[in-house]
Amino acid sequence: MRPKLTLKQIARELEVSISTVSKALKDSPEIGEDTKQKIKAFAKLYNYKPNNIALSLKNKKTKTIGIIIPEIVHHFFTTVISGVEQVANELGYNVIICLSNNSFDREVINLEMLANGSTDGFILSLAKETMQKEDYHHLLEVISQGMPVVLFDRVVEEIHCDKVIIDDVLGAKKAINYLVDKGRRKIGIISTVDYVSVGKLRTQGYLKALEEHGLEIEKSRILKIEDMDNSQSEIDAFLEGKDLDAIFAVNELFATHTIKALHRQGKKVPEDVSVIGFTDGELSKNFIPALTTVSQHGERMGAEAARLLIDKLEHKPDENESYKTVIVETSLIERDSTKV
Amino acid sequence: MRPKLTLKQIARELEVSISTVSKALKDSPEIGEDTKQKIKAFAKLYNYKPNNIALSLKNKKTKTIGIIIPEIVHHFFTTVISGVEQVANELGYNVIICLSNNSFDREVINLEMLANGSTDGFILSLAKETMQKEDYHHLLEVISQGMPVVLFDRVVEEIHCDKVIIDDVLGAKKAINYLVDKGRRKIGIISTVDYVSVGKLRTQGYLKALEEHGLEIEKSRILKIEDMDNSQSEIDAFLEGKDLDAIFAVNELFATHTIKALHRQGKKVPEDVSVIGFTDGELSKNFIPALTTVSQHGERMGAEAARLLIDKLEHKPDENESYKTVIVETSLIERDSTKV
DNA sequence: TAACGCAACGAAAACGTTGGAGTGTTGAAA
DNA sequence: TTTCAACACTCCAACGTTTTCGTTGCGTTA
Repeated sequence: MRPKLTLKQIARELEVSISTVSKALKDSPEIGEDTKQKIKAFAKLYNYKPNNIALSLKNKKTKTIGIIIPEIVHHFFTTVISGVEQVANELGYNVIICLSNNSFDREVINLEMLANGSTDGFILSLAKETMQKEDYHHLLEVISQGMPVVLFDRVVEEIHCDKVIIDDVLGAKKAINYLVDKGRRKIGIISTVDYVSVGKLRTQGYLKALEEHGLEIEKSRILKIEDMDNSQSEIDAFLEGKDLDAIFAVNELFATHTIKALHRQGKKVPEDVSVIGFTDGELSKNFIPALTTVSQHGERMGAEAARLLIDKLEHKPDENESYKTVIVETSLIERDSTKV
Repeated sequence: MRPKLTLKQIARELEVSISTVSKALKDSPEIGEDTKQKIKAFAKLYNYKPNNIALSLKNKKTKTIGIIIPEIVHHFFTTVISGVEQVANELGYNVIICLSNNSFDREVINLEMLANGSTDGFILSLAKETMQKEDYHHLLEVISQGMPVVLFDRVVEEIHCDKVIIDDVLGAKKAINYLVDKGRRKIGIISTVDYVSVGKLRTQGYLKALEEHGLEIEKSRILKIEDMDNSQSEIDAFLEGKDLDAIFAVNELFATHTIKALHRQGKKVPEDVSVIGFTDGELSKNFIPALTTVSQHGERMGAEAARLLIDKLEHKPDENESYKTVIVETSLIERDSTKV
C-alpha cells in the first residue's frame, strides 16, 4: 500500500522546497526550465494529484454542489439529478446528493452537514414535512451566510433565492384544454392535499381551464388524496358510480390507479374515459394503455438549476441581489390513454 | 450577509486563545467552568459549527463515501443508493454520488476526482464500457493507495476487493422452478446478449433449471436481444406463432414488452401464458397485470455495501487483507402475471 | 521561604496547498 | 569598484482544526 503523494514528499525527494514544487507544477516563470522538467517528470511518474481537501480549505471553495431531494426512488428526481450532474461536470463541479426522505429533521441535518464547508451551494426540493411546518429557518440561515441556494419543483415564496419550476397551472390547463378539444366535458381531477404546492397549483389550472371553457365546476369531481399509501382505495371509492368522461391525475401513480379503478368498474380507457397523467416516467411509457401525460422535463430543470447556481458561485463579487425564477415549459405527450 | 463563524473569531471576541475555545467546546477538563460556560453560550448563540473541510484535512478522514453508478435514471440503482444512504447516514457518513453514464472515461475522471481527498472510500458498479475494455487500472490504483472499494452488481474477478452481488443463476432458477411448479412446461426466455453478465447468468439459471426438471432445451425458445432500443419489435417477431405457456424475461422492460406482444397475438396473461420478470420496480408493481418478478433487493445490496465499506474504514488498523463477497438473496414476488 | 502541585490557560505544530515577500548569486552597466 | 537587475530559488503566512506541550499564577507543604 503506497499512500498518496504530496508536495512535501516530492520536495524532499528532489531536494528542493515545497513552493518550488508547487510553482514548477503550475508552470510558474519563477522556476528554471530544467528544475521544472525534473519536477514535472517526477510528478507524472508517481501520478501526483493535488489534494482537494487542502485546496478547498485554502480557496474556501469546494467546487462541489449539494443537492437535497425528498426521495431518490422517484423517476422525476433522478432525471433532475441527471441534468444537474451533466452541467455540473461540464463546469468542473462535483455533486453531493443527500436524501431528506421527506423528513424535516433529515433535511435540516443534511443541510447543516453540507453547509459546514462541504459544498459551495445548494440545489434542493423541499421535503413534504418542511412545507407542512412552514419552517424554513435552516435555509434562511445558510442563505444569510452567503451560500447560494436554488430551489426547484417544490418551492416556496418565503425563501428568497433562485428558483426553477414548471408552470404547474399552465401544464394542468394544457391537459384540460386537450381533453376539451377531444370533446370531453365531464372532467374529474385526482390531486393531492393543498399543502403540496404542485397539487394545489395543478388543481388551480384545472379549475381555470374549466372556467375558460365555460364549463361548470363540480366539487364532487375533485379528489384530494391525503394518504399516499392508500391512494388506490381512495380512488376506487371516489370513482364509484361517478359519471365522468375524462380524468386528470396529478401524477403517474394516481393515473395508473385511476385506470385500474375504472377497469374494475367495467369502464374502458380511453373509449369511455380518457386519462391524463403528469410527469413522464417509465410507468407512463409502458403502462397499458400508455399514458398521455404532461412532461415536466426534469433533466432540463436540473440543468437550469445547476447553471443558475454555478453562475451565482462564480460571479459572487457582483453582489447582485437579484433572484431569477426560471420556468421550464411543460409539454403534452400524447399516448394511448386519451386516443379517441 | 454574515459569514461563517470560526474558532478564531470566537477567541478574539471573548479575548481568549483559540485552543481555549476549542477545548471548551469539547468540554475539556483543562478549562475552568465559567470560561467554558461563557464560550459555549457564545457558540450556541451564534450557531458555531466546526468546518468540515478543516477537520477532514486534519484527521485525514472525510466521513464521506463516494458511489459511482452507470446511470441514475434506473430504478434498481436508485434503490441501491437509498440503501447506501440509509446506513451511511446512520453511521455518520455522507454520500457523494457520481454518474459514469456507462462511459469508461467518465468513470476514471470521477474516480480520480473523488480519490483526491474527497472521500474515504468507494462503492461502485462498473460502467458497461469498462467491462468491455477490461481496463481496471484506475480502480487498482486507488485500491493500492489504501482506499477501500466495494463493488456491487456489475463486478469482476480481476479486482480484489469486497463485493456485493446477487445470485443471478439461482434467481433465474427460482423463477423457472416456480413456473414448473405451476404446471408450465413450454418455457421461453427473453434475455440479453452474453457480454452483459446478468443476461448470461440468468440464461444459465434458466438452462440449469430446465435440465434439473428433465425438460428438454429448445434453442428456438431462447431470445437474446442485442439492440435495447428495438426490444419491442424483436420480441414481437420472436413470439410470432410460437407455442409457449410461460416466459421468463430478464428485466422489467422485456417482461412488459412480452406481455404487450402476447396481447397483440390474442393471448391472455396469465391464463394462456405466464410471465415472470426480474427486478422489482414501479413498472412491475403497477403494470396490468402486475408482474410476478424476481426481486434483487437493491436496497439491501446498498446497505450491505455501505456496511462492508464502513467496516473497512473504521478497522483499517487490523490490516486484514481478506475480502468478502456478500450474496444478497433474491426472492420471488408473486403477482398477477402468473396467477393460475 | 523555597519547593512543589495544580488549575487554567496559551503557543505552536500539523494536515497540504498557494502566492507574495524575501534572499543569495550572477553578470553587466555606470 | 560599486550598484542593480535578473534569475532561481526559499520562507512564511494563511485556510480552520486539534492536540501536545508549555507557561503562568497561586496556594500548600516541609
